[in-house]
Amino acid sequence: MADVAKLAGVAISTVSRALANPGRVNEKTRVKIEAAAKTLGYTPNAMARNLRVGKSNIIMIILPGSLHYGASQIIPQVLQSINQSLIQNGYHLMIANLDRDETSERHILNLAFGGTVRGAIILSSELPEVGGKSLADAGLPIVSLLLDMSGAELPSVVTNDRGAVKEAAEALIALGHKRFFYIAGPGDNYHDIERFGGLAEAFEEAGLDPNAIVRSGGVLSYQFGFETGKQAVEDFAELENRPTAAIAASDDMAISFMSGVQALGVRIPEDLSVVSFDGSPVCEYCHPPLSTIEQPVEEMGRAAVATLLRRMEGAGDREPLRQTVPSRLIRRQSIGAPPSE
Amino acid sequence: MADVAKLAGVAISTVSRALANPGRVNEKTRVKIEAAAKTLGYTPNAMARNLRVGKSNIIMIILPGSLHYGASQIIPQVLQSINQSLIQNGYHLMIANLDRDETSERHILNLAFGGTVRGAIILSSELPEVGGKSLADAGLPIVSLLLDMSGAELPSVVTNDRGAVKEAAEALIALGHKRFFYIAGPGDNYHDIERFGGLAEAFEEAGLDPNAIVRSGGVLSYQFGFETGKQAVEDFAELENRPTAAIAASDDMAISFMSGVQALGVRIPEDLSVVSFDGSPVCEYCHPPLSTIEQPVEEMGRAAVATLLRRMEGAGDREPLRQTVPSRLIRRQSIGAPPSE
DNA sequence: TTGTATGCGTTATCAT
DNA sequence: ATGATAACGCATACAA
Repeated sequence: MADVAKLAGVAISTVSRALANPGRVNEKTRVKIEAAAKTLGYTPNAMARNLRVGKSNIIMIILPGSLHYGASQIIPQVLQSINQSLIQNGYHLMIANLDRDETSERHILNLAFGGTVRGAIILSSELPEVGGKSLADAGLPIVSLLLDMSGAELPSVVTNDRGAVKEAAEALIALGHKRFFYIAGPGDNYHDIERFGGLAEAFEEAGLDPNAIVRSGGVLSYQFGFETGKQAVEDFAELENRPTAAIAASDDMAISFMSGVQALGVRIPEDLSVVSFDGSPVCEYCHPPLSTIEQPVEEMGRAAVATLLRRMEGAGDREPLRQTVPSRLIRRQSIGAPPSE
Repeated sequence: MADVAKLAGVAISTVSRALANPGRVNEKTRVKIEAAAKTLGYTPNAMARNLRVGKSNIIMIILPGSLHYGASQIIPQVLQSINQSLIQNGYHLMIANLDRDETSERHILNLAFGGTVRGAIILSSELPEVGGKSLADAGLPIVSLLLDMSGAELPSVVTNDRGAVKEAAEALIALGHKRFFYIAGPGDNYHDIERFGGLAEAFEEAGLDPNAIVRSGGVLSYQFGFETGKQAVEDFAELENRPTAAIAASDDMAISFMSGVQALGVRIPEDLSVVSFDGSPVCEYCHPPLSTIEQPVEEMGRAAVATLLRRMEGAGDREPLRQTVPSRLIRRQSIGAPPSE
């Protein structure tokens, strides 16, 4: 910067203003300074600037466990959407992986308490914490995405897990289905509680017997969806009076489940209708094309960034803590009427 | 830091040493200082530190276009692997998207020239450049991943695209296949040149007529693999003397292709064998289970980080510019003998 | 509108 | 082994 100032024949502070705060400097000198900066190939040092203003322009996204599931693209799609929104606003995205071990949690806390990041978007239900120090104490704006953490005072951007599954279940019930098979994610997980809850509500409102819902899974995390689906095949095979409709908590589960039950001779949709959650693009090319509830991942990513930016500016305190962006059911050939008795 | 020093009864510089460079301080005072730091909940400011030492501990990964393809998980898997390796070595990962517009390129150059990042891993064949300033001039260690850029003096970590496809083709030729259908990615792309080259080599060495290879695709980028596969279905349907084996440059292409030709009544593998490239987990649950060439993404990610770290330390100059990690063919039911004439 | 001077929170140099 | 102090590159308060 000193070199630029010398070449332009002005003081360092004028260069600083011209580059960081144009408008507060005479147009003529600004042009002169920018020319000097260009010929010298000068780029301001971001770390010095951030140190001085006491703020970073880096946002971190905290991802639980794996970045990749079986065939689902929701994590990468969310990453893409968030990164794009951030860049448009002059911010950058850093990845933080929350593997639930002390090393990774400590790394995240260092990023927060050490001032590297300015805000965080979290996709986990638990905030990193080590040695009594929690991310919540870092004084960092945090937004929860996909999971509703509004109960913990965290602004949350979610989809209507419950309502969307309920709608799908209602559509199946309207076709005549009365016995359901539900393939679950980890039982204590927000998503699973909501999604199963949607199915249960649809049953109740239709006056159906809730005992006619057979649950499978409930053990493995979402990133092991294929395994969950394979185990569900075994559970399904043992049933006496087989359900005629299956709802899976993720596309991965449904994909391996379909493959497995078809090998058993079950026809889809003639014997069994299948619907799942996520909206993975590959569902269109499944055999048969798989009906799925598409999550508005891009929109949710944008909304999360917008909320975070507002919080970072000190605004947004009087907004509702939870924003819901609706999912929609994509009907494909995996859905049909139940077989006649 | 001043507070910690006061509480511990030592000078600021001693605190700095104790925390950043233990071993260069008396054990007893170190313990005292760490206790003080803990009670105060002190975390060193990363930006001040980086400014002072003139180095950041952030690495950026430059991704071309989309972060998500159809069903392939290679980008997220690579991200995961790289992030994990970096964290183990005390570095952090920042995402940079190269959308080939000036805004995104300028962002990347600012990250590099502004000192925000210390090194870069790039998954694109073109280095960002704007206004005559190129990433190559930033004095930043760069490693190319997946693409062989050793010709441009960039250390590269790649897989044996050519050899792996050649092996797969040889296996098909050994089964009796003589007429092939090749579904291509963008024609000027390194991957496609290599992969198609592998098929051509196998043909040549087997003494088969290279005119018996029908090419489709070659237009859309890899992220539109499903579309490429769908268009390939149309091309395939028009053929007089249909090939008995298809090789696709990506799993996405093969997945939509299989779905489409099956709708036309083509049986796999009885009428047509199919193999593709990527090793997406979902291939196992395709109909029929899809043979695919699995890329060693995790290993490549680790290797890229290791190479980058060596370059950052000024070492690695005398290493070979290209590292190759082999892919392997996973044989599944989509491969069979050709129909008898 | 521009220049001067100070400090952001560290680490490194030098002296003790 | 430790302490005092300068400097990293920038933005801003204040003066001109």
